Amino acid sequence: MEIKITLPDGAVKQYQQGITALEIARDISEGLARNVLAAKVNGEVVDANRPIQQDAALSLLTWNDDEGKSTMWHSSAHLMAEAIQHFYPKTKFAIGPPIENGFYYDIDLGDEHLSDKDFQKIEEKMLELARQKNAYLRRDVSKADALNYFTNKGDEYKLELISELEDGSITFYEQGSFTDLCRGPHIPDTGFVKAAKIMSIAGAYWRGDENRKQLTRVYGITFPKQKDLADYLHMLEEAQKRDHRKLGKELGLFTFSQAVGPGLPLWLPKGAVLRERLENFLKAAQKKAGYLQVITPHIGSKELYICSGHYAKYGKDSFQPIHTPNEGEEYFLKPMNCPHHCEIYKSEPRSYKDLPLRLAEFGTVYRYEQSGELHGLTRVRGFTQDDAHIFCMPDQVKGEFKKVIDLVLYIFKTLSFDDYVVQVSLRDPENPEKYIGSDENWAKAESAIMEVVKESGLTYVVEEGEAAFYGPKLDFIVRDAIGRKWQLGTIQVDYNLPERFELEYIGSDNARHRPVMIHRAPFGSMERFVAVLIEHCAGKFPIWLSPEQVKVLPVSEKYNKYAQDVASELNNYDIRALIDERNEKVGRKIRDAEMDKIPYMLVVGESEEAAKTVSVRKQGEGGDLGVHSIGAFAKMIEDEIGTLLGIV
RNA sequence: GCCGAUGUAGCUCAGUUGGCCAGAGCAGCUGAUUUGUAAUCAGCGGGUCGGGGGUUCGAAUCCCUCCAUCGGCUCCA
Repeated sequence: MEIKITLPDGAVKQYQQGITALEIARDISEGLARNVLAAKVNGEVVDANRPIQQDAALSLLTWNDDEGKSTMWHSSAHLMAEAIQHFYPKTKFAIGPPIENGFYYDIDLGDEHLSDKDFQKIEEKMLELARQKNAYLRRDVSKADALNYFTNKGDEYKLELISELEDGSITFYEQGSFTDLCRGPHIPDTGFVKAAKIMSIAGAYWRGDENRKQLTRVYGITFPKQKDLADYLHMLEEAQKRDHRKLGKELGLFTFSQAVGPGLPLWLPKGAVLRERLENFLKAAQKKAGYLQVITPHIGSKELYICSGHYAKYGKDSFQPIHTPNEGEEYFLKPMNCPHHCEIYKSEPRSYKDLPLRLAEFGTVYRYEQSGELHGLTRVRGFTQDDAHIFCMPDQVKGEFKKVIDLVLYIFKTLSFDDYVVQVSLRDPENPEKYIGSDENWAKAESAIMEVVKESGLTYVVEEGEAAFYGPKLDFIVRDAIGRKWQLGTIQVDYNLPERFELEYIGSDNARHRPVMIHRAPFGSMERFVAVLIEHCAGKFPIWLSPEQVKVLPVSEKYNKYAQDVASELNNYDIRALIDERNEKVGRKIRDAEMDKIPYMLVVGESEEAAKTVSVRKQGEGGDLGVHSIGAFAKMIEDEIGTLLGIV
């Protein structure tokens, strides 16, 4: 019997029932067949050697397809497991999935230990096994047989996994001497793996639960060509050059001190200028959007946080209270600004005519993050939120929420952050005890967010269990240089804190009503935002943010006086210009300014002084832009800034 | 907090199997040079080898412990 196979280009071909994707590939071309890692049949990724029984839409997956890569990496996890089993036969295997870049396998080595010194032998063994071109053989197993196999093998992790599976849905894959519980799919045989690298090892809790046993997670990556591995490692090296911790040190933006304490950043003068520019930029935008700046203290009494619910939730994991000379008096360093802002709201009776009330503050907060969590400027123990709380009437929630989205998008656009993910974070339906407030309030808040995000036209993902304990969130998530995800902007709808703080307003009906609160921080925190900004622009900030915009480079000390005239005239145009007055050659001054990533260099010597001009050099690829009058150069800078900020 | 790795001058790094006063480049200071688009030359100063404890005739090097940092896990108001 013949079946119809529809290829991605729309072509329809007739084949015998039971043909495999691999055979079809061979029918198209031998070269293609050599590269087929898996197949997509009617939208489902399957082994390329699975017989196809009925009419189907077929895509042949190669290394150029994400699903091809992940199939290869999944198979590579099995291959690595086989190599590990060779050296450590008593190893118990938990799970080994493909990930964004490569794969890992969580293993229990018993009394054995694995360290980076063992990586090479595992890599070599993997390649040796790969060269044997062992087929990945799939077979259906009954639940009883599956349990029996892993009972004999003594692998309690697989037994736990099997116990949760339905009889009849269980498959094993076997390649070489390694058999694994796995639903696949896999590549045809191990021969596709031509390069293998074990990247790192780490502890990882079984099933992600820190109360369960910690396993050893071995990360690896494989490629179909040796050169692909070299390219990948080179790409990683390049990415690491953009690491904000490295650039922050090199560019003199921030530092840490053991004496001050871990996770407590010290902003250096240049970093402070950068941060101030960002703050002013946001303040201006917020002023236009009707926000009012407030200032609140860095500490608050314990009762404040008992009221908000934060004490019950985080009290033990916070910096511990400050005790005063008075018996029983306790103050916390503020871990968030909302309770303070609620108290500002309560400081006077509010009318519906006052709403929405938008209170904004660059509020510095302190959170005792676990030591292993600290990370440069992206995860710290003292940081400043670009925080604001919008108190509004229920029918204003959607409108206000939309305006906040627009503000975040405006900021991202201005800073060329175009690669972000919008995530809606809802409650975890399994664990309602993690949240405060009534189901009714949660339902209102969640549907408000869902409605707005749908209407906004943004593409978004929904994550259950990621909400804050008082309300659902809409987060903007961006990646750092090496692909780690960080939450920047956040917008949260909260019906619960207004209740806890008994916030009220008098409506047009002269009755008391409860306002709704929107928590929002477009940057998230100044620290994290600056970190990601540094990595995005590799330290070459847009000129309006650059701590030093222009460096004047006198050709010799004879022209220092003229250089000062140039700098002070530029300063009159509100351009930050400094002078390199060192007794060095101009080549050296250029090199140092280039390394400091200063956007413009102005070389001045005899001819410039005589004509009252400057020789302009742009940082990086731009190079020499020729001679301009000081005024013309200032205009050029102003135009550039205007374009970047969307003023022109 | 947990698993693994790392910690030598302000920065980047050398320091062989434990062995004389611990090295280099850059940065810094001093002097010479007065310079035209990515590093001028010379001299000088600078280190409790992360902290503490131990083994040894002798420790940067070996062991223990604490701290910090890096890669992950967990967490992230």
